[in-house]
Amino acid sequence: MQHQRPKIVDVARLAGVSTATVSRVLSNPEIVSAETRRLVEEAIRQTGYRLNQAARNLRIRRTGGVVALVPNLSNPFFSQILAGMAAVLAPVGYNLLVADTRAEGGRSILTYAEPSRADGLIVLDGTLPAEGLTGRLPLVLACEWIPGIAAPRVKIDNREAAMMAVDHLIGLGHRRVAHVAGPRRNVLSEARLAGAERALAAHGLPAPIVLPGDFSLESGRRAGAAWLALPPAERPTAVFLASDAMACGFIGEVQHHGVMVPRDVSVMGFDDIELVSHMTPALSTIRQPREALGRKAAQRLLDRIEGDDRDEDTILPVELVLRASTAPPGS
Amino acid sequence: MQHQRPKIVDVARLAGVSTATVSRVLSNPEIVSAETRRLVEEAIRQTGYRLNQAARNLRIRRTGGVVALVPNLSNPFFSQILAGMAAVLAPVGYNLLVADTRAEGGRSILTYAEPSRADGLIVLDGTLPAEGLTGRLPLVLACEWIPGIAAPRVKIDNREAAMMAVDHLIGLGHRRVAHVAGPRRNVLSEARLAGAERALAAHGLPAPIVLPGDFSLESGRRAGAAWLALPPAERPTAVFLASDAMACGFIGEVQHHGVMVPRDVSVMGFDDIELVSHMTPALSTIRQPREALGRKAAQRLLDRIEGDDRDEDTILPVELVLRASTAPPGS
DNA sequence: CGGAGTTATGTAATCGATTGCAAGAGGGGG
DNA sequence: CCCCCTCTTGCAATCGATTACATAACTCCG
Repeated sequence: MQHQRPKIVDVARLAGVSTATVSRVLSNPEIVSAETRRLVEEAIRQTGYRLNQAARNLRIRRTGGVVALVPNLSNPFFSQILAGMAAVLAPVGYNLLVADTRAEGGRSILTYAEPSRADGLIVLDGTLPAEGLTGRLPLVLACEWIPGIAAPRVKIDNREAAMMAVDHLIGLGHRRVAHVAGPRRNVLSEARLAGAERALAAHGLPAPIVLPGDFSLESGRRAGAAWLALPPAERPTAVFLASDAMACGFIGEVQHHGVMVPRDVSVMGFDDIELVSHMTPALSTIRQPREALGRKAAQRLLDRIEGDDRDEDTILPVELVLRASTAPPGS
Repeated sequence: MQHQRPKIVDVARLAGVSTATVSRVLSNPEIVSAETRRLVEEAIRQTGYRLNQAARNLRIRRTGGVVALVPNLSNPFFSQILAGMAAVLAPVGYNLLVADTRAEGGRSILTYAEPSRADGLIVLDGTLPAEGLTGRLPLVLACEWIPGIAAPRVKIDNREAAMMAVDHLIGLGHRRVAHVAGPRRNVLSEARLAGAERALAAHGLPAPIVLPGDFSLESGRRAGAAWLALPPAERPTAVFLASDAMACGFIGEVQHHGVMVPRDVSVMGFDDIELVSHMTPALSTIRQPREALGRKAAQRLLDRIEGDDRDEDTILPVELVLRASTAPPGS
């Protein structure tokens, strides 16, 4: 009665060879003679043998896993990035472990940054503390980044992208534009705000009215309420929001109060999440190459794991996507 | 020059105790005398020792990981369920590994179902083949399920929920209602369609016009196009869609063609994803308790891992959420 | 026919923890 | 003073694979 999981010695015994040979068939088949290989493979089939990963990991000192730390799993923006990562990691034998840095039931995020838990780490949350992250595991920062940490970054040029967005609004004739920012002390928020300010300044226009936000739908709705609260004459005729989610919230809120987009206010988002092309009006926005960001980040991590320790950044291009939510003021 | 990672024997040596004692301090502190414990803890601090998970896993035969198999990571519907799972798993020391069953770069999904890779498996994709899944790992099915597989299911009553939705439309006075279904051969699609049919039949109304869909935004848009293609007199005055994503696509498409919701057509979704309460009009829908679904599934899995092998289902209650997208016909 | 070179396989150490068993120390009761 | 019991701690086997090194068999060539 052999109720246990068969192990490598069971296979070896059945095939009449040593465990070393079975192991070779498993991980380096070509160095085993064809006949022996056949024998071993047959024995594997008969016993229903399955490799024990924990044992292998212990021996070869790798875990086969890569951890991605995202600030918010429920944000669809990240899912596609993760899909891009998985697409390059899976074929070379890595599992992608996803952890939400916000929603952690007590255990420190840093337990994920253990060399014995994972072979590499991709961080998508710029607000994590630098200490503890650095010097442990091959590391890549994607989208957001942590100031002062030395690791390859894969990102877009956020300032430039924000300038493109605001330039577009200015080009349509808008003179008073508001910016709904992302969370405070977030590198993305700061870069996008800086870009918006710079574009306006470059055209000799006043600095934007800045409304607070945190990338979430609900904060976009609040920004909409804030906009509505302004005396109509003072309302900016265009609003550039640091995320599409906020743009959705904003549009929803002002539309509920009878405001027409883009007639009464032009709205520009950021990210180009799938949904916004289906809204009414379809949202003008900045497209981030999410899948590509994920792929590239994963590739850089694989490089790092292989020992490549250059720290250079990768900047991916964005695209201005013009749809129906922006138009000349009062049109 | 000790450049290696310290291991348990290094700590033991420094503290002047055996490795057994160090191990006890790590996993069972109370059986070690206070003085020795202090010594060992000090040595751990000095050496910067960190436990090697692979070694522990090998020895105690657990991996500390739980795998969730989702059909589509980019669907925000799932993220919140995953967050619920992580919230119960993390505190008891389990990592949540997320894998997308569609976007897999070659490697079989079943490699995840290895006892040596994970301690348990939560499947959210009802289209996976039953063979291979069963009999390997403690298993729980959530939301969707695989017919003929014996495992606890955590889900809602989809047929009942669909009936609630359609009853509501009928109550508003609609007589011709369409249903945009989910993917073929999907248990959810079938249950929701059955519910819609049943509700109509119960009121002596004709069976719904069924438009094909696959839960995606884009398929909702196509359904919108199909609805528009009907002669106005034959158009159903209400549409019940099997997912909110499709409802967004549907509304976007018909609005682009000048159709007013709910004046010209009432729209009812399913899921209550965060976004739909912010749309214009805000969507009436069926709320699934996503977070709770995730928590419950994780709890059932923990039970299973502990050896509880009851297979009973857990049915969580849904909620009819009435917003602005449904109204009496022609209002 | 002997020795070098090549190929296939086996032996045994190793990865870094956990834990059953045994033994030593100290306390209490008879 | 001896025996038994409890509390700590150490010894050494163990988890299940990988792989450096040794060895055996075979080929090839002068």
